[in-house]
Amino acid sequence: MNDADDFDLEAFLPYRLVQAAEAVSLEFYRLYRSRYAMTRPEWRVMAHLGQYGALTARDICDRAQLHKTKVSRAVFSLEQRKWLKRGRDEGDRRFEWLELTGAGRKIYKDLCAEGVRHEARLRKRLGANGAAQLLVLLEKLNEPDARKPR
Amino acid sequence: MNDADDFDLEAFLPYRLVQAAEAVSLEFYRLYRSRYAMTRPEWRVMAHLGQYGALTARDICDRAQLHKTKVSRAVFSLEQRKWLKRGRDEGDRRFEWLELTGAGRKIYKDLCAEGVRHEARLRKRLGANGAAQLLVLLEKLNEPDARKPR
DNA sequence: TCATAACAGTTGTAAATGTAACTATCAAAT
DNA sequence: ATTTGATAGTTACATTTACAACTGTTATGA
Repeated sequence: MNDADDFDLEAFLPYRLVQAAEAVSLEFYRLYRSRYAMTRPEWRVMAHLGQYGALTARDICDRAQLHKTKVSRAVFSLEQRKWLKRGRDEGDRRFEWLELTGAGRKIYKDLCAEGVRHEARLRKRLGANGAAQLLVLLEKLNEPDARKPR
Repeated sequence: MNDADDFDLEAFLPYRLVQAAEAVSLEFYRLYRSRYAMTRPEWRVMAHLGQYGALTARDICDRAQLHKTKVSRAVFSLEQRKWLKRGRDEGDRRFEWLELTGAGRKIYKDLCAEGVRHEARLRKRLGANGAAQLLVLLEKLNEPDARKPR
């Protein structure tokens, strides 16, 4: 009769996605939190620096979809623990180049290994082509809707 | 050579899932936040009461995967706005039965209608069977790993 | 029946977060 | 050159959250 009848919470995509994401990332979060007392933004910053080498805070904001205040605080904390070092860009002194230290890289590698293991468990749950299919579908979700012409 | 080389952040399922979930739920979140000044836990509580009728806070914790303090505070806030009413169970006075008021149900229906629209946009992005496939895959992700025999 | 434990829900407090305002640097345009 | 506006990153403050401790109620079992 009305719209509420068409609404099925159990099949509501935003809800299911948030639930699945939470469940799946929680396992990994617990690991790096208990082993290295690392927060989610801190791990994301480390992961990006580990994967892509030196980046500016701005780069990380864009790539990791993290707000600049989160990045700023994560960088501060990681720097204090000497897992990351920063240096001004001499050409444009607004920029800071961020890079993992040796200690930071060591931790990054350890967490990569755990990440690979975690991923393997997830792929097993998803079956043969499941993971690949899932990545394709998630990619499509991020595609914006067709824009109206201007 | 080492594990870090096997780790591909762009294809890391927990990361991709969190990104997609955040992107997809943000659009809907902005809507109910701007229209009704509702937080995420508040909407979840309303959605569950709207879908399933009277529930206890405990039921909502279990079904919505929300911590009891979030539910407690959401219920308090919704009750103040008269969108929800609660009553003690006379059989077991520890329980409180929660239910939407008429005003609450009206808001719930409005948001259902928006949810249906939002879902339609997402399904369009996912293509013909995409949404169904995605739900199946997310379901599999939530399945626990095989347990070791005891 | 009385102690103990389990349970539903709340509250206190510290940490994390969002938002806006801020500092410092650089680019563009007069 | 100097004003204006943009950019990179930080800080301040209010809100939200997490975690543990708490109140009140019921179940269990000696």
